[in-house]
Amino acid sequence: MSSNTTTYNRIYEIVRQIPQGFVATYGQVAELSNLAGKARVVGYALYRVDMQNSDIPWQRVVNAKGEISLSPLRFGTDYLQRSLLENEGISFNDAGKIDLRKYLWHPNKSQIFD
DNA sequence: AAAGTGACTGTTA
DNA sequence: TTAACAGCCACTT
Repeated sequence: MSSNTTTYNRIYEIVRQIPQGFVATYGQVAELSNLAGKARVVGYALYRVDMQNSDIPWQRVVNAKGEISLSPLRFGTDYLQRSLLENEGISFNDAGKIDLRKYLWHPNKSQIFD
């Protein structure tokens, strides 16, 4: 257990609150987790998630351009992410992008539970 | 213990 | 529209 476990738990609590059919950006999750400007840390936190067995809707976090962030280190979970989102009713354009104006989560900060 | 790396992002050109 | 770049920080070597 590292001293940053609570930091990651804070991130996971935010991600859990993204509603089905919507997405949030890494930067947005960072901000809501009191980690403004530290979007990369959110990437690390999600990288650590067990994609098979977790109750965290990790697929609902995309980058600021509305794209899925691809990496060979993800061993295919990046492509899995797209199909999971499509199953939630989110569509991708020809460039592989999500329309954030349509699907971005707009939480009421006073309702965020952490 | 210093240096490299990455599921990031806003600015700049 | 894109791409390079500089901050960013936890983690690994």
